[in-house]
Amino acid sequence: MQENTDKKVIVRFPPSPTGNLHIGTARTLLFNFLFSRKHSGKIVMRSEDTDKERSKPEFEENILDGLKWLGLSFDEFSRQSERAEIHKSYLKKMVESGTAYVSKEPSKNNPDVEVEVIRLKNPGKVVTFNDVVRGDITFDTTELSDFVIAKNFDEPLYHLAVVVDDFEMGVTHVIRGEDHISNTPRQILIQEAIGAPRPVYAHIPLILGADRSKLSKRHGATSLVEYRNQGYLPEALINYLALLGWNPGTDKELFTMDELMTEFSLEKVQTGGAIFDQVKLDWINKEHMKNLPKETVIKEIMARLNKSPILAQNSKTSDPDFINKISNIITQHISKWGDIDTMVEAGDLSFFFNSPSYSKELLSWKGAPLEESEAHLQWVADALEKAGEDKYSNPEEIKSLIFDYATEKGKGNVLWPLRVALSGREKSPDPFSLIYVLGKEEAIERTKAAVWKIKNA
RNA sequence: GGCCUUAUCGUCUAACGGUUAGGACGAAGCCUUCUCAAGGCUUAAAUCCGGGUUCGAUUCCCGGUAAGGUCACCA
Repeated sequence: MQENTDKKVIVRFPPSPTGNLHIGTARTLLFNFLFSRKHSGKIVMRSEDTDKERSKPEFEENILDGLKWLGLSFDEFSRQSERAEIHKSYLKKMVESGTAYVSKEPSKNNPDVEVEVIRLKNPGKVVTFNDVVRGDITFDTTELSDFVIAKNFDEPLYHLAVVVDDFEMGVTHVIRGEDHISNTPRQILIQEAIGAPRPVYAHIPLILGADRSKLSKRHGATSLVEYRNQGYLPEALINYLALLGWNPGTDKELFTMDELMTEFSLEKVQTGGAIFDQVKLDWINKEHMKNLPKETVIKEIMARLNKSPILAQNSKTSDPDFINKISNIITQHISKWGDIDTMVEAGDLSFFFNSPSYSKELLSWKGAPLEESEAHLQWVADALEKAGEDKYSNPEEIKSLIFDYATEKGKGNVLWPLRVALSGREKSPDPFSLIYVLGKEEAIERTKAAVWKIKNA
């Protein structure tokens, strides 16, 4: 169970550019990142694009973008496809030394065609390797038989390319998903064939969907970009992903990247798979949002509001002072930026930007006669008229203007119709906050409009 | 099916072989409150089953069971 700290730690980021950055891949890379940074090691990023059919430059770009967004930096970059000459030289050496051989056989894809593939000469032995998170794991490799390691000298397959590259790059720790456990004995066989040392292995548990199977598209969002588009914070995603399969051994759950880098250790990595729980992610995201500087919050809210076809025309959405006034109200109601879209679509923010429309019956508190509401609203309108501009500098001041009256007449009797007059909705922020946000003029106008509505409509 | 791995509240998890089995999310209830949210408090909720070893097993061993992974000329 050594972590091998006597020589420089080198880990790798080996994503395959055959799809957008998967949330599970991101978590594996995060563990590599944390382990490496903790031990002042090096990270080699290697785009594993040996599958010419499925690898696409746009996927590689997506992966790189995602890593950058998450803050998972690396020290070297390479593409496996550009190392074909190196793989070829190893294949040649193996064939020459007899640890591999060229085999003529019918093509798997097209049985009518005969092709040459390169197979490993399997010595057929029992292999035991130590896994940092699971202990010793033993396989009988005879059942693997002489498996194919390359289509030909110019087209190496995954296992060969990985082993050669890890060796050439001096990788000391292979930290990867549990789904690679059964690949490990093959790779050890190749290592032994080329005389490469065995790295330290750590197989981390898989991220599962709600049905406990490997997280896949049918479980919902699996690409990092989807979470990014939903408005999750990268630091929150990092925090949540770190906790999926790892824990610090304390009750602490909220972490910054710096804290994770110092506290992470492979010994605390879990053995069992963990279900991805978006509800908990939401909570962590909300917690991280609380730490955001005000300017960032304003900027994010403005961006979301301006993207909405419903509000984009409204000049208030680009007014930083106005957005500042409503930012606290909004952040209380959301756990990620994308929730703003939902609120806009549900009309939960419309009253900030446009005069409300509502039926006058809503102005009645618990069935009280509308005439009562009218009287209270008239009183408030007068009080608001009389108050100086300085009273509108914060909700508390406004509250002090109205609260005694409301207490005397019954808070619901006064505050409910007032709030409806201002928002037009059954549910909304409190009337004092609304008046503060709307400003003196608009607040009075809406209150009077409600009075007029009761009288005339 | 073969091989490999795993198993504590619904979920993420803690617990030198000795704890009233702890925390967090979520849920429920209460408080606050004109409504919603936020906030505060409280409650419910778990050691897969069966054998051993031991004075004593969540913990160690064995066997079941269940779940997952993997069995490519993909990675």
